[in-house]
Amino acid sequence: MTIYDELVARGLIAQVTDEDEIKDLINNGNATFYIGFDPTADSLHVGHFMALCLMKRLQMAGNKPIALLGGGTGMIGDPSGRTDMRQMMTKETIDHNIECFKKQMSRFIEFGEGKAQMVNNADWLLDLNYVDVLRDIGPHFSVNRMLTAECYKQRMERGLSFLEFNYMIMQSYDFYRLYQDYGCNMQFGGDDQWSNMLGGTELIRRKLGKDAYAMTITLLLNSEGKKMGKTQSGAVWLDPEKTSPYEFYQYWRNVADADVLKCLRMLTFLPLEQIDEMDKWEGAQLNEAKDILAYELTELVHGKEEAEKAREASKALFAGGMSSENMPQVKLSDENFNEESIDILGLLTAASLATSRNEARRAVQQGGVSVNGEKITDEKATFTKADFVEDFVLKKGKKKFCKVTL
RNA sequence: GGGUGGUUUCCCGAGUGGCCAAAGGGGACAGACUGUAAAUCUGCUGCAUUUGCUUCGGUGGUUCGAAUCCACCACCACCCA
Repeated sequence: MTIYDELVARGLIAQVTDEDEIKDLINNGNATFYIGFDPTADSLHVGHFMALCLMKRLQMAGNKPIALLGGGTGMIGDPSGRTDMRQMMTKETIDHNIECFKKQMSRFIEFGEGKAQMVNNADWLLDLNYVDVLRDIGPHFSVNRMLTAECYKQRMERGLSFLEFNYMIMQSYDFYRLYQDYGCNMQFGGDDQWSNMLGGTELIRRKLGKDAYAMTITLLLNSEGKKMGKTQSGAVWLDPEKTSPYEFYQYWRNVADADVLKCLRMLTFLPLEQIDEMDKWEGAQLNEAKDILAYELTELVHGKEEAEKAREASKALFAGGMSSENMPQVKLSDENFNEESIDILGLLTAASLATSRNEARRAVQQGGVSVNGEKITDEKATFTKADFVEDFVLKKGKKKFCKVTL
């Protein structure tokens, strides 16, 4: 099976500019492609992870990847798919985020001579001369056409600033530069980047009379059409400090039935035959598929050891066996104690299982809190330091729990 | 630059002087049912909790009392230039 066919089979390809050419290029390892990553946060998330996996897949097929860090485009902010303007980031924030990105990326992709390259568009974007750019690039963009681009649609209703309007031009210019300086003939990106990417191929054609190609990756949507990799409290991060391996594992363990197979195909490196086999599973058996999905992804992102731990901790909670060994732990300090004791509400907040005493109180009142398997019904229940010498497993709701120690 | 409308608790959105911690919906959270799924039903949703405290873009003001009235400022949308 060719790499292109595999990408299709996994449902990763959303749109392509020229299917035959692209097939030819990537199947024969003749593509030098780039994917851009704007440093919008201090950690990569699942969307980035998909892009990095795609990079890896193509690299294994002999193509040359370029990871483009958006030190320059990050100063603008991509309006695609947004209803409001991004908060402007300071130069310092951007630099910091880029450093974080670099570290995380190096864990997935090998960079160096003859391997993947990492470049930063700040290197060419920040020193551009306004009038020069206008004269050089400006004539090749039709405002009328830009305004009809999908990525600005939503913003035409709510308002779009000139700053953001220029994002497409910056991204197009990136492609143009990479084409010239690095021989980059293809760009990949999320499907929401489609119009920005076309801007680039167009610019290259107009300026250089050459063809370059673009392909977008299917956005990972759940069965309800919402972007996956998001929780109510934000993104599912790859940084273990921001999303613990256990939380990460649980996120995937909890995907809806309808989404498991899609996630397995799109996110894991498991052979397609194996995944097709799972496709026949139904009902409760899908739980096994979810476990595989969660384990595979946790291993890819956090390593085998963390994946094992997350799996063990989950078993301990959900499948009986109260081994508290690998559970998320919370350490109490003297500040948490009033004299020698701490009440259940204080305990829940200290363990971050509740954000306020009121929230903790509600949970207790509604019968959602237990200690070592025993339901706590009295919101005034208190514990002393001696109680934490033995195993102390605090649980709120069905899925949130932790081991509390001194 | 001129005009109009707007800014409400996580989101949408009601509220036009006391009965407002603020309707309704969504989401989130907890419970029942389950397969750590979906759907459904119930409860709950500022903080602290015995009468308390802080919130309705910001700052001041009027009033016994303001999310609601006034002034100024900021931001946003639409129309005209």
